[in-house]
Amino acid sequence: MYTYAYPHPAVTTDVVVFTLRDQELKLLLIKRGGDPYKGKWALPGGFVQMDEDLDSSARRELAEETGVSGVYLEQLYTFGAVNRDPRERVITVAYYALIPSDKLQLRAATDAEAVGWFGIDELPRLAFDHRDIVRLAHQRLVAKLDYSTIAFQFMPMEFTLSELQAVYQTILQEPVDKRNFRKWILALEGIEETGEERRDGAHRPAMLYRVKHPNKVEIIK
Amino acid sequence: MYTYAYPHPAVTTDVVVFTLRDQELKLLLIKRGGDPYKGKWALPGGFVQMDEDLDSSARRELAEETGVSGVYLEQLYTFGAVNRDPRERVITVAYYALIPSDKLQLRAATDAEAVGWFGIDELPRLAFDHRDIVRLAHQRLVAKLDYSTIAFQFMPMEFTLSELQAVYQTILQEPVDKRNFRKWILALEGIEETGEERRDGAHRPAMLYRVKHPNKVEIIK
DNA sequence: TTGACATGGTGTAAAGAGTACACTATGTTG
DNA sequence: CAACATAGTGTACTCTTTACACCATGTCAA
Repeated sequence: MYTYAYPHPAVTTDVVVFTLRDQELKLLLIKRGGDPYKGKWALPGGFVQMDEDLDSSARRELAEETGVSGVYLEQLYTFGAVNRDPRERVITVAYYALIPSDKLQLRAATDAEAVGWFGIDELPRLAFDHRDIVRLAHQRLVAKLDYSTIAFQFMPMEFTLSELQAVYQTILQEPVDKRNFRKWILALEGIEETGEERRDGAHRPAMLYRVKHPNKVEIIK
Repeated sequence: MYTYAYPHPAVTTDVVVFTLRDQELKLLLIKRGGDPYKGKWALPGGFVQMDEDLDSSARRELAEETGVSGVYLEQLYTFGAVNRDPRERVITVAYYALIPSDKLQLRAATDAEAVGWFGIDELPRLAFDHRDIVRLAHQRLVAKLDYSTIAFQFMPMEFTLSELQAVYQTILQEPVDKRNFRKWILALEGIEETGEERRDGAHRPAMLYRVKHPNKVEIIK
């Protein structure tokens, strides 16, 4: 038992995990095994341990649910409405993470929990205020496409310009002009040719590119 | 006494309170009366009550220290390094607030606390990780000048274009071209002429303007 | 072997946004 | 009424963004 002279809220981290699959922006949800909201889908997350800081907590949750580490993770916003959790006062520090499609490999669902990927436009009803968290994360992601190199975080080691363009189109949900896109993206100088090309299907092979600094997200302009 | 099955961190809100005075960007600091960091300057802030949400907590702290309410307040970032407070685990949700110079009127310092305004470039050593919080808030403010109408939050009911320009120059710490500034700021359509003019000193009087929607900060472009 | 197919790759012109820059207007005060 | 101080105004140039269409090059099937 832990006792305090004043009441303390519980603090959790929740993570909005984005990935791209089948030309769709998807996010990871977990079906809750216990009350409250038993059986409802929710964001992965959990209580912050006393010996870990907030980023570490989010990273740990992420690793536990997806098995991935070393991916892009950014603090989003802190949600603290008084009654957002019916059990006790819970304040959650929300994060969002981007996972390149090739790193994707869900853990075998451990306890009786179900885990699933859902298209951003096909979300089920979510527990708590998680719908708000998702909305904000999505907004932030879309905004950051424009003024940062965050989209590179979705790319595998090697990729073609068409694939990169498809990433932008999928997230923005609108077509992008091919020539202007290439001019723009190359001018950023964030990617470089590998020298290799990829041949697949009955058509001209595509040059392969790689991200110059895969661990940095730069602010543009 | 309050007891829990698992340890809970304490949660506070801290507020970086900005204002403009004497052509300088200033912020409000409080001299700590007790340990830890007794006698050191720190951001106003305090523990989140169990019956108030995070914004309310920040707003309450702000009102208690400055007597102002109804000003612009935005969540900045949540700081949760394990040892940022030597007493116990304390996670702080940082906010920043902008106060128009005319609303400024410090409360009479209540308890033996000293309260003061400091130029952003003349800050004393701060308690905890408050220096980091201030740095981030300042960054955010400067960034938002460019892509939002946040600067209007510093303006009194009526003001001249020269005064508004001075606000930008003070925060950016660089001169702004008068003609381009006027063209730009008017094109935003966020302000309108009052029809009055202000005469002061031995020179041509200036048109007065007001903010059209004083309670909205719009994202530009 | 060759033609159909599918995707890759490329440039230019026009519009719009941003920047640099200097003089006249109009009030007050001595 | 002249000196002064700040208010107010426009244009030309550069840079950025946008719109837009055709040739290149590989595979595969007839």
